[in-house]
Amino acid sequence: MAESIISTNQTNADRISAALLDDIINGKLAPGQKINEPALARAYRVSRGPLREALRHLEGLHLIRRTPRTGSRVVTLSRAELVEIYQVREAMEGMAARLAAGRMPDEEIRAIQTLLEQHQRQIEDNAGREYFQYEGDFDFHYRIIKNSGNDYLVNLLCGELYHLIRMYRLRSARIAWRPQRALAEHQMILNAIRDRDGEYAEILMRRHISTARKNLEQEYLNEADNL
Amino acid sequence: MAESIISTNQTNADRISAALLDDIINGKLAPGQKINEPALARAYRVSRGPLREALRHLEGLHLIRRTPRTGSRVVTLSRAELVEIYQVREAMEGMAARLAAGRMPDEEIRAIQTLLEQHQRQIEDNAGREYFQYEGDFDFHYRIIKNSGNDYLVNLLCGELYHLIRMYRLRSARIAWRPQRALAEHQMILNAIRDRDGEYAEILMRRHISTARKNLEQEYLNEADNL
DNA sequence: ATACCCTTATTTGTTGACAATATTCAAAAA
DNA sequence: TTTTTGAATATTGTCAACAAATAAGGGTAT
Repeated sequence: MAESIISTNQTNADRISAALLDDIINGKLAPGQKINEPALARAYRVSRGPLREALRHLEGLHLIRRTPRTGSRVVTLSRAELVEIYQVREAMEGMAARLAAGRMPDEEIRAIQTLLEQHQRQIEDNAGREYFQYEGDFDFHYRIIKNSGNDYLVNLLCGELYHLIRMYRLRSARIAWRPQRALAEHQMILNAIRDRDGEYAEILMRRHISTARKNLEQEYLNEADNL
Repeated sequence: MAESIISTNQTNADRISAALLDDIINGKLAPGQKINEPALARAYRVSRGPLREALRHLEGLHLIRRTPRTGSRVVTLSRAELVEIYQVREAMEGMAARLAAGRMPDEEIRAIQTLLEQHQRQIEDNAGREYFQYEGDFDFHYRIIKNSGNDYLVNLLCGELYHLIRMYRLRSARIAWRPQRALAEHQMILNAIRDRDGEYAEILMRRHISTARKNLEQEYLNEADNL
């Protein structure tokens, strides 16, 4: 595997960077939490040098915010900021769907079809376990994006934007999530790609994400009422 | 000014980061050039610690590429990669223009109108000095983006994507650049924004960038013929 | 009780040194 | 002449210690 080769060549700073990314996304490092460099360095068994390089990297991914001479904190994404991200996501992923429709190999389309059928079974089997359904949602979107053929776009979405969305997901139990409806929309998008109808695939993808964004905005307004 | 306050509080790593960014964009650090950490550190009068933090930051901006244990180089953007970036830019800036049409203050529209009239005079006065016309082009686009109201989008375009474009501009003397035509398109976009017609502003902006992208693709093909 | 100052302790930013790895270059072998 | 080998050289990654700044704590005055 390429990954094992890479990981052996990786530096400590790279490894810590990946570990911290994981801990932030999975909530082990909570939003708003202060980063204590000496403590973190001890916890990860490295010195502050590589740790600080890792922190600079995560700062670039907008996962931590740093204030000179006072320290870093894990970012706390407001719902308004998430809405902004969804707005960007809508434009970018719509484009990804259009491009993918023009170049995704037939066998990849079949593979994603199989994925969607798995999701259908998951929804029927364990209606309560939302976590895996979230992950399934991400799986679908990642595979569309990766088949866009635009590496800059792939990196932007999978390497930056999606980290923020995944991070937010954890502490928004209230977020509206209708797996059955999402799956139906995924199926329609895949059908458009299968028919090589890029224009339609883009429209469907934009609607799909736009719906999610509007739910977010709606909950934002409800939230404001309750204050 | 806010900047002076920030700059006094900035760390060395932040200052070097900004200086390196500048040097890369202005060609003092050429594309493909190897980064020699001890030499660079001496040149900027800092130790390797802050320098390496700055390099991690620039790596996140895709301005340098690092290979573990062998070092970093200033990125060399292929024309194909630039085309990918323009493709993303088309979607993002189209969106920015649409959003800006809905919320740009009237006085800001008038200010940009004044800017365009300056550009017209610049084109008439010194037909040869392309540099300033490039910068004028950037000025226009920056101001539309900054009025989109979406901070994530602003940071993505002005803080990441545009650095790469500005960097490429230097070593592409052959790049097609028709200032008079670009200015006419700028004027149409601003008119659409003035009329609060976001949909039309988006279409015009997309066409504007799409034209530039197609020129790039065309030159890419010509280049391939000459190999 | 609250606000303020001063001392103490912690944390950040930075440095120079060291070990491990990669690169260079010259001599030897094919 | 080209390739290969191996020592010497340079560079990267890492660490521990130091200086400067910030945060914390305790006592005093209001």
